[in-house]
Amino acid sequence: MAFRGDLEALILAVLADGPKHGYEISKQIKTASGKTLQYGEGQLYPALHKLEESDSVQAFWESQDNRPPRKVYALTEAGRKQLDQKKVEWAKFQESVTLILGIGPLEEPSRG
Amino acid sequence: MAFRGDLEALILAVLADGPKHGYEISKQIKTASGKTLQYGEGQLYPALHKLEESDSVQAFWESQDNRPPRKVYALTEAGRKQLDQKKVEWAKFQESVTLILGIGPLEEPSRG
DNA sequence: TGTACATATATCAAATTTTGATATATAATC
DNA sequence: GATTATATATCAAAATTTGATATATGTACA
Repeated sequence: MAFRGDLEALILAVLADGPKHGYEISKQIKTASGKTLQYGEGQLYPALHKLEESDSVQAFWESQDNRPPRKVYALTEAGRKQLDQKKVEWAKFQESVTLILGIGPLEEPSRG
Repeated sequence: MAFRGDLEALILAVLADGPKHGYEISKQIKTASGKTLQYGEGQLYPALHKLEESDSVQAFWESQDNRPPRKVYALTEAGRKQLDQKKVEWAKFQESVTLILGIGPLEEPSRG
């Protein structure tokens, strides 16, 4: 049990910077977070497929010479809206956890 | 898939304010977070038992007139240290997610 | 030559966690 | 009479996560 990020939200946020393929998305999350946030392929690819199925992202294959082909994902308009929603959720979540975890005595809801 | 808090950390934080019983802990998390953070009994009690087993909290029964007895939990010294550690984890996690989610273009880790 | 790591996507079984219901019991409220 | 609040606890079913496996090529190191 530990704090866990919303992988979908993180993917959408990374894609807001421009289209990217899965492996790159995962590297960027890992690098940008200083390895605090890391996801295995078993989590990354299903999450990507789910976002594709729900039309939050659009995917296309890109072939390369002497390297495996890449599946590049681009944010859709629906994905952009979903990202906005996720940001609101994160703000609320962050505020709540910080309140409970961060600061000393809590207000008491009619104890007795 | 959504953002998920570390219930152990939240319990320890609430107990830093003083000993409390399970039902009260859960109410306090719910109330303090404006219902953003909510945990069912199926999560709360196992988490409490696990913390008790690992000596992060100490528990004792408190009987009441005309009401079910309460199991009151108090933070131990080990629990206090664990809470400090959890706070560090939270700070890192929060920073990382905010960086990726919150702000626009990310720095690129040697893309190509 | 062998080993390991980086690039790249994908699936799957096993382990873990979460959800939601059930059980038990009393008091107050509607 | 029904629901809600107080209070702890367990359990089956559902969902998710972990870690391995599969496939394929290039580069770096000893």
